[in-house]
Amino acid sequence: MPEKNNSFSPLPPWPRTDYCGNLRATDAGREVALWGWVATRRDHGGLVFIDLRDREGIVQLVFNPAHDADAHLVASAARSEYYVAVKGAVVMRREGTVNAELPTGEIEIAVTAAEVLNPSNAPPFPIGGAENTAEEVRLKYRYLDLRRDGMQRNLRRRHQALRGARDYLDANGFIEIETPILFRATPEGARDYLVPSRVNPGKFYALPQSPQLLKQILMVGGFDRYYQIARCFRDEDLRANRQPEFSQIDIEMTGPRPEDIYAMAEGMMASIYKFALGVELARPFPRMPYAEAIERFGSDKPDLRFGLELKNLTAAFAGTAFKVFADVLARGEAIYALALPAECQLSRRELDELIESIKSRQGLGLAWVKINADGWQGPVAKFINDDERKRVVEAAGLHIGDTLLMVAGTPGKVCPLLGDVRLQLGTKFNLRDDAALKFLWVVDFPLFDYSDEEKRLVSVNHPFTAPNPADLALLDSRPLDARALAYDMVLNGQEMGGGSIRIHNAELQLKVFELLGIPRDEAAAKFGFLLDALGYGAPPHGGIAFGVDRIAMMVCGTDSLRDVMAFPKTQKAVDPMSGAPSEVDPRQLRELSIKVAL
RNA sequence: GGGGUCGUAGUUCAGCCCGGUUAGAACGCCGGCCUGUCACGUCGGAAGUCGUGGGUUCAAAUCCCAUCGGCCCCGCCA
Repeated sequence: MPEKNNSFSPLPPWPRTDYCGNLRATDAGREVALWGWVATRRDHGGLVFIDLRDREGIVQLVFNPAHDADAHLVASAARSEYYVAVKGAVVMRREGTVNAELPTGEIEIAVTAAEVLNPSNAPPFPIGGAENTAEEVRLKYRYLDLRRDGMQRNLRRRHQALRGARDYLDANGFIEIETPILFRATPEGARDYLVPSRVNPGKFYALPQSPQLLKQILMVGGFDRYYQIARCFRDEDLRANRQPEFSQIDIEMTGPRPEDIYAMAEGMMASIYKFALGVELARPFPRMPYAEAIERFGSDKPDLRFGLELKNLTAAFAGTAFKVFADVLARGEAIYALALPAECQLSRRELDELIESIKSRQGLGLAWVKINADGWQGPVAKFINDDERKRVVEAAGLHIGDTLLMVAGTPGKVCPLLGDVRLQLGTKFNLRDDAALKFLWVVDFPLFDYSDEEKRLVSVNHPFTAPNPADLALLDSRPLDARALAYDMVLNGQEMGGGSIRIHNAELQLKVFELLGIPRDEAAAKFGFLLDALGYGAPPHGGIAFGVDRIAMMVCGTDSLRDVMAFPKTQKAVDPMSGAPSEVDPRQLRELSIKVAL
């Protein structure tokens, strides 16, 4: 029998023949050799049972002292999460001892040799049990957390999703090219992660927020079709679906029309769902202009799994005597509403809370009326005359029992607000079809938005987005009305990806910079390499980028990015396992010519 | 930067409103017994900076203030 394992040989005592979780009745009679962790041990004093776990699942080992006394001793001494190697025969379980809960439940391993390759401290939380351990603890001992079924399944499904993407892109002539992680800081966009340059004291690299400029330059460089699973970095506050470090499937092609991008991206998404879940997606995905998405759903990423669309009641209230609405209309603003059906009843208290939450956010008011069989009820019902009621019923498609929630103000504020209320109500009344996969292209984004804070135009997408050629003339007169050749892919109310056709002409690019308030010299200093590149026969080009982590969340059916990343960070951007970020040796700082001022 | 919520054995929680024994339970852990279990059973045992600091009080896990940390959200994230 094996000599006592106190030498901790780095080599296993025998090769593995199978994964535990793969063994079946058809393997009965085979001699197998397994490695794995002790999931549970059931010690009967004589007989010992151990459930051995590896990445494929669990199989029951039986240690019979009459069969092999040494192996039985090893089993008696083994504890949870010991890593052990065993040899034995696959045998059918005897009548009445089959475990229908386990895929391997028809068989067991009659162990003839066993060795502990490495013992384990008592695990700080159960690996096999319920998943209700505090996330802080799970992240600190992530290597144990990763052994759990859920994480094993999620990361493997993520792998399959990426395989689906790569398979499709490769088959369609896209070339995978890596771009630098050490890049340069550029204005616009998120806060950069900076990396000091030792050999250039006082100068810094920035980690890329995305490979946007580099992929454009790859088009100028003649690669025609490029993709990359690119790591991106943004130093902004975290959310359940936002980590400082994340991955994109980054794609760029030469000469596409938006339709070409849609078809390619739909094909890729179909391949992802096929590889990850074996699901066939219905294509093509529907499309909706940005303006319509805002008007109907109050969002540029509408969740189409339920209705409850916004209703425009501006016309219905034209000429109203109700002063609040009349004032709003006099300013040329609008009135929008949600018509909550009879089966979704809000209590008076819930209505009051809704009004409060709206006031606290935008300073807007919410007026509600209930459409009862014997008339309208609510604080403002008496201000609405019969003519208006008739028009409102028609415009909002009201039925008896409905509750009408109305908000008045500028459409730019009212619609997003009602869009949020719509989502809240959708959750509250469980209106969503959970099984649905509602893909959607949101198209015709505006090119610019006006930033009240910065008192200037800002890009809705990014400064390299091409204007819709039909709207070129608007750039000088009414830039805010100009549409972009930009598009987002939305799934169930989540933005999965977005992209645009790019500007490939240096003059037009300079003009857009100018509209954004970036003077020529600054543009030359910060984007000179791009402008230069555009000057050398740059072909028209465009592309799209997808959030890998969000795709993984969707195919894994989880609400948290941390469930689909091996080593995520907490909301404070900390890694509880390694302790990053950490202080560094003063010598390192000196080398970098950095002084820390706290 | 702001709002909400949570923090008590290794883990998951109760206790906190309404201050007053030795701070409990389950799982896990340690030891004994056990040859068909699979959440094995059974007998016994160890295990706590009640996040931290301050305050009120004769007395604080419990009340007050501050602070740190986890999670959710707003701002922010082209």
